[in-house]
Amino acid sequence: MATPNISLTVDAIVFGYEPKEGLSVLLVKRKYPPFKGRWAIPGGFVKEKESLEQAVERELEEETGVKVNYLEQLYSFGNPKRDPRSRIVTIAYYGLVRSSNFELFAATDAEDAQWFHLHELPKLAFDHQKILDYALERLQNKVSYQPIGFKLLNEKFTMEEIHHLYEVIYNRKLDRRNFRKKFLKLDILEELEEKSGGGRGRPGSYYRFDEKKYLKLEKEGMSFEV
Amino acid sequence: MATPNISLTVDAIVFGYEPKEGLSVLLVKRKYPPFKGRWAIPGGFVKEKESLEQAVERELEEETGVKVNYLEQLYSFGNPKRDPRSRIVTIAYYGLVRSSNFELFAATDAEDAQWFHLHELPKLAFDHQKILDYALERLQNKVSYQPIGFKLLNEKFTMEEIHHLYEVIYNRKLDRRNFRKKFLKLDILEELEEKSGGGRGRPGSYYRFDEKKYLKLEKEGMSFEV
DNA sequence: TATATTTGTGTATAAATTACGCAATATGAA
DNA sequence: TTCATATTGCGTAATTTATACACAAATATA
Repeated sequence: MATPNISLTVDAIVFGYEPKEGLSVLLVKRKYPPFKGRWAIPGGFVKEKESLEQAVERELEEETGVKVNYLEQLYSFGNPKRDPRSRIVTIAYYGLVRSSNFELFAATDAEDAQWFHLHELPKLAFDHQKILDYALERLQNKVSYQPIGFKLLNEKFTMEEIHHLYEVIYNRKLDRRNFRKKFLKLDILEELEEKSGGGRGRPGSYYRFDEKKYLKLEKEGMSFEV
Repeated sequence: MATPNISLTVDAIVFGYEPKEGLSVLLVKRKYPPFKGRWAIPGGFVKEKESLEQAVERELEEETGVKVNYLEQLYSFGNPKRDPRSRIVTIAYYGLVRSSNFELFAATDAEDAQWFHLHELPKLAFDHQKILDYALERLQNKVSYQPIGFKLLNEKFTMEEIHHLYEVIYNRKLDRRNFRKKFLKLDILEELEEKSGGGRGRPGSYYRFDEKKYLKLEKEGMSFEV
């Protein structure tokens, strides 16, 4: 037998976050059958000379204009019947984008690519709902032992923002005071002079994730746990 | 552009365990270039109509005669230069086999497929060492929050056996008495009448993993943690 | 029968988690 | 200005979990 006729694609679940909106997911509307008109997660065929990550970033750029701030391989889906046309195996990734990059869709019509609230999703094409479920589960696990939550926030953020982010990701309440203590004890945040003015009560400090310090502590065997 | 010429393979790191030997890995000797004569992890091309898991099990059967007791997708490796011939993306799995299935190589010459002690490995072909490192890391993490360790043991096992298994996987000492208490408190082991005779000191009970009970407790929100 | 060896049980101490009280600092309305 | 309200920041008691280790029970062997 010659090499079997199997095609390889990459797909990406891209998560975005806004304090008021919660978690959102980036979707594209399909222009051609199968599933024409349905919403799907962005992705496409891998080119022969590009890496898998390059393929994901290229497809995201082409289809949505979004640049991710974090990208991680999720799982490969290879059920022979997952695409009604032919055998297509997809390597799924998930990505995170900053609030500030949230709005831009330079490359396409707003019609074709859109953010959806995580809990108000349309019916998706192919096995994309399954991939999304898998991605959310991974995100929930991963933020608990790797400091990737920051990738969904701006460079500067308040305790309230990151606390709320974790509540939204876990989908449950976390005691504000204990969360704060636990997070600060990790000793990977740099407290800034600036305070969050404008709000109702007492202003809180802005913080920045100190990646260098984190990497140093990680090497020394410290473990991030939230 | 037509569909790019990318081939898809599956590869599998297969772990075995024996109390005296510790962890072992199943390797095959390559018959053709590149890397002719080198040891490699078993694997091969995915057929058009088979699932990825079927492909892994078929290749394992063909190349080594081994049937795994547990199989889990690990990661997909797609660096464009990982194979010197052409673009080959591989979806790597890892598998676990019972001690009792450990010895059989029905399908091939003993020359072609062999178990190697984890810490006495030959130099491997392609990026297979990287895949192996990844698999070991995954195994170490996974046994701590999913009851898959049993898949490396016989149906019946003593406390000493599973304790030693965890020490070998983690590569560090664990207090025997605390390990026992923690494990029994999970309430997923069935204690059998039979005792382990023949040894030196006081005989210990045999246990069996009660999968039904585990699945029930898991549904109720219990979490396995060792 | 004595000794060595291994299993099984218990317990004291330390560390981490959880629940929650309250002062400090701001806004906005009376 | 003063008071009510909102939010941050700090602390502490109670509970749970983890760790270290003592010792009795059961067996093989010298």
